[in-house]
Amino acid sequence: MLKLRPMALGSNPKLADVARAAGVSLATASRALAQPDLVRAKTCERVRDAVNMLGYVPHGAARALATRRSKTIGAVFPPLDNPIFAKATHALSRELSQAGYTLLLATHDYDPGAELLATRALIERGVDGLVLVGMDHDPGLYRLLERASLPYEITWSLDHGGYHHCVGVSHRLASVHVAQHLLDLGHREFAVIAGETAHNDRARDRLAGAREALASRGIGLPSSRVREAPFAVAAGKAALAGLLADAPGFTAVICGNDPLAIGALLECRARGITVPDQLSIAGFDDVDLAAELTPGLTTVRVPSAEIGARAGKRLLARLAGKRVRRMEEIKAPLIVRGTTGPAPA
Amino acid sequence: MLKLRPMALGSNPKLADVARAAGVSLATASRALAQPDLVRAKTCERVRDAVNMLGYVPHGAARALATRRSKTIGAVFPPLDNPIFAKATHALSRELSQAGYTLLLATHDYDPGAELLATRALIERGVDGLVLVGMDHDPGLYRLLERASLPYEITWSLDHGGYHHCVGVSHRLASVHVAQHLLDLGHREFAVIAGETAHNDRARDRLAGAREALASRGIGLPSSRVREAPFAVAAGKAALAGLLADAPGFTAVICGNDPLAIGALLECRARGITVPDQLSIAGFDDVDLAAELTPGLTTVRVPSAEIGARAGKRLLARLAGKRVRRMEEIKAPLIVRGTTGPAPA
DNA sequence: ATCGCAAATGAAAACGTTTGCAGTAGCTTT
DNA sequence: AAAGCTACTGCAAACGTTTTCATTTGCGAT
Repeated sequence: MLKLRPMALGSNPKLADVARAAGVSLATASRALAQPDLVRAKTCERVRDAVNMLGYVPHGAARALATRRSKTIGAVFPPLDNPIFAKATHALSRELSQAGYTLLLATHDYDPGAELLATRALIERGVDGLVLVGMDHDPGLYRLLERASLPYEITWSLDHGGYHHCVGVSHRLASVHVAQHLLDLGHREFAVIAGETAHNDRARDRLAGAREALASRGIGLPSSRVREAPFAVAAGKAALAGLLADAPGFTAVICGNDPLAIGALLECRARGITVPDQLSIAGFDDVDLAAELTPGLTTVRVPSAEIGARAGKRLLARLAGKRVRRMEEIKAPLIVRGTTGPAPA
Repeated sequence: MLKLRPMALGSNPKLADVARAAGVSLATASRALAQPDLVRAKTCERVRDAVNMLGYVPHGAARALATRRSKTIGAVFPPLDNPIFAKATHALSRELSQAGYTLLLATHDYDPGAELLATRALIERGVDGLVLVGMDHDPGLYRLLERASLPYEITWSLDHGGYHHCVGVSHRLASVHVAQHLLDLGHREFAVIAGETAHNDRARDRLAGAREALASRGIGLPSSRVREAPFAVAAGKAALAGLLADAPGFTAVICGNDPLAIGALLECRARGITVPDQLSIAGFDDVDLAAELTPGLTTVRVPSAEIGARAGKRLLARLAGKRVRRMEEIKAPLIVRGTTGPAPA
């Protein structure tokens, strides 16, 4: 007995090595690990001992090849610097790992071409399902999904066409509520700092909702009073500065998301503009910080962690063969805090 | 010719189908895609046409099985709600996808047991390399890595033992600089809001650095003046409130990270304590928001995106057979802004 | 034309699992 | 103690690639 370790030194032990060590066949070893109720308890234990002794780690690719399941879910997300996506990713990852799945993540800086490529890469990696953000995608992406006949979930947005599985909120409606709240406070002169609307249906819907609510009370929104800004506090500051310079006279600013609103708020503070006495500011998303500021930021609560978790649950349910509602709408309530107040006289 | 599509309807086309459609052998089809210079240009094109026509997508698991490479890198990260990790993840993902690699992400809420499990799951999925955060891990994790003989990179922390490959900053040293800066401003009564130090070597090093710098000038830090708080703005607010209640009299607060510092700052604002006149506050990390506040937050710049990107580059280089320095230290300079000032008389 | 060589192709053996089917134990029952 | 049944176990064939090695093809030089 010169060789204590039967397998090559460099390579990892495989199931065959485990089987040999346990004195059973390959098939039995496999079953002992995957379906222990099919194999005698004693045998089972021998196999488990062998596994521990050899430090055997299953070879996922081989398993995936044989079972045609990778136990992996792909997610294609915008940059995670946006805390809402970070939260959703975390919640999703959590949900999946509880069920023995792992998250394969791709991020893409809002570029549809890159998104398509990333999605392709995920599909090649053999993901069992996909989580996407929003409805705005390269048409090739939908074709790809179709061909691969992969289950997927659209998050954040709702597909009122009823075709895609989705879990999200009505950005338009929530935005209407924001505008109405400000109208009810007596505001008549508005400005909007929107997120970038290209390739982003959420940003477009939010802008559209605000426009619509104002229009329905006969209030227009000149283009000089609307600015698009990339998602970031700094951009919010700059946008407000620009609005004040080019088209002053508004008493309320509706922002496309919280970081923009926080930027606007900080710009006001830096300039000595009092909020909400001289200017009301509303955000969207309800990031953690929104509640901590003084005054607290009036905003719309979009439960991003819940969206991530629900998307995970739904996908897992579908993979388990259960049926789920095609569309799951999550309520996004208006949270009134201190940054909105009556219009100045 | 009744059947136009030779493969089963439900299943995806495989390389064999492509080969048949192109009228070449399996081997040639494989080469045409992977090493086009080995096959005649005309043949190559026929294969590519067949690929497009059939919508062929390679089966990653099969490829991984054959090549023993998955083109996938695993990352085991704490929650991404912390923007520093979100940034690093994004930068890492970017770096990898440029090289045709994909990121397999696991997150773990600072629980070493969960971290170990997650890492195992990643290894089973066949990652070619791993990115870890910090040095504090279950010993089983290091054993696992050893056995799998997987290349990995430790991020954020530095292994002065010279054993692990790592890219990070000296938290201790940077923290010393923070304390010295405050000492130089004349402060003598300090409080510290530290991150949770259990399972977190960065938080420990930062606390130790502050302690050490104060001690070297003969200043003690009673335990009533030290509080640990989970990473979050709200926890920072609460911690400062607690310190003010239990052990008032300090003129400077050193915080374990920026969110805690921002929380402390907001608590001051809510209580009418002026910063820095009555109280100086310093953070750590330099998150985006730190520069946007007024006054700006004095903090230490830890380039998290760069850490993520460097970790990716290093791992890719090693996978390509190149040698890299075992330890890569990134400078973490003190950024003095408005929240620190002379000690009140 | 023929030869020779390089370049292009093909056949078949991996890669490490799972799983249907067939066979062999081990019990229970008489 | 034999029979019958069930509960386990083993053999071998997938799964879809890549890659080695042998073979064929194409082409320029003789």
